Amino acid sequence: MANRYQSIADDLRRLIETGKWLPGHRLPSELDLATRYSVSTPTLRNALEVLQVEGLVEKRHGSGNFVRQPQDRVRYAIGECGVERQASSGEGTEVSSERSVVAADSRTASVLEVPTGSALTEYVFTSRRLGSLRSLARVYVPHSVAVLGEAGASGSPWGGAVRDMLAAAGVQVMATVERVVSRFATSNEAQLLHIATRTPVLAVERLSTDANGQVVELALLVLPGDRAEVLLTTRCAHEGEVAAR
Amino acid sequence: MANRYQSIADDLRRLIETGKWLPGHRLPSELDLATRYSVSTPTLRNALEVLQVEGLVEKRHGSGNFVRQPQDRVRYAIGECGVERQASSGEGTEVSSERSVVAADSRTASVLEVPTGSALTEYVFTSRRLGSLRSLARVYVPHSVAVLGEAGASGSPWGGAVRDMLAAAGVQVMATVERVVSRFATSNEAQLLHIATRTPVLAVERLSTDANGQVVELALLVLPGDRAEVLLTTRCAHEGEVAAR
DNA sequence: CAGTGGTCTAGACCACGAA
DNA sequence: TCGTGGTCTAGACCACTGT
Repeated sequence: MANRYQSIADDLRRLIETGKWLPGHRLPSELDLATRYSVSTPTLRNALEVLQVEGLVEKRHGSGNFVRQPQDRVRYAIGECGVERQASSGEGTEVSSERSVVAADSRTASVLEVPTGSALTEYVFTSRRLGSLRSLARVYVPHSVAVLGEAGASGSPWGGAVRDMLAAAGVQVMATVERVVSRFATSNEAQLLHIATRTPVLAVERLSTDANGQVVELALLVLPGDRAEVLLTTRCAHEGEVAAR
Repeated sequence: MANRYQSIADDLRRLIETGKWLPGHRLPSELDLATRYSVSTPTLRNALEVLQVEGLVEKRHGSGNFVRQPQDRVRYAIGECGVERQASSGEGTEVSSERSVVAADSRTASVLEVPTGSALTEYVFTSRRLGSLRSLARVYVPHSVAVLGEAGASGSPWGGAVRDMLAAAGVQVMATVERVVSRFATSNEAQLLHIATRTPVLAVERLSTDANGQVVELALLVLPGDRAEVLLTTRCAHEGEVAAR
């Protein structure tokens, strides 16, 4: 608590939350703020990093730090039994996809339970809003399961189109396991998503299996931690089964 | 990519993943490593921060950096329709809980849809393994919903005991919404969880409602990002409903 | 081009842990 | 006590953005 950067972050946060600085407002430069608070630039940057991770401030290299629009988060939503997987990221979200055929590397191969080097269809879905890339999803389907065609340039940014194509090809997804961890963006992802390295991201690894337990789809989602959230909605249709432990 | 700390992190990661440094091994001191790589200490610390967030390295203030045991993650698991919420964090995990009555602050009050200052039962669940605190869960139940007693000192670290007590009190949880975001630990949480400030955590906000749509429980879970994951398993019992979009 | 953030240096002092 | 990580300084140079 006695950290210098924490108290500076608290002060700046108050300015934003009380509306002294409105969304879209450009903050004074880091050098200005550093002299104003009588600290060195690294210390001030630590304070700004706190606000950035909280999603209150957005850094734009070369142009400044800006107050973020609230409620401006990409949402990876999962409804009951995984039926609805949708992006409720508001209007103006464009999704694009690219399809290619790649060979399975050792890690992907072991997860998909196919030999290393097997042919996979890879889809890369990106969503952008107001020009900036907001999410990245890489979806892999082994050729041994199905050889699929192009995904449309619209629809879910999370690769739902691939599931539609799997269904059309007669492959039934029966179970899905999703693993969410927090980590830093790789330099590759940072470049694509246009975020700083050493920025936390929410990484979702989604594994879909069919009735035989065979893995039919692997999806790797990367959501910038400061502008994304994972939302799970579960409804208990039957009564008396709320036996959470 | 050309970052100095990234390449150092890559080098150290290779040493760990190839087994040159085994789990539990203490790394050379940061000063040693800095001189070895001919960088300043802050730069070396950036490299270590990358590995820390990846869960490969564990920092212990005053004693050093250590290679982490793999697969040593606390798991917040959600089964179908939220029935199974369990900690699969392996053996040796102890859970303790504290109960108190607090007044709702403005934020909690608005989420729980009760007046500010209303009486709430607060449970604080902590889990520890091998002596170190691993997770923190704060669960709030308005007195207008139910006035509950002590939670046992065992069971789920995620406050499942509270749901059991709610059920025993005749309160049926019908729907649960869980929101997962990545943020830094607050200084308070950092102190409790014994982690550095500016460490990413997975924060889960769980909101349970009854048949009338009334909020009956608010749970705030804090999981250290480097040693936790959220796991969702969804099974589609009926066929032909895999219409993910 | 000027101004901004991104990275880095070569130290300093403090807080913590173990002996 | 001594070595460790945690924080901080007062700069420097590079990369990016907009004019």
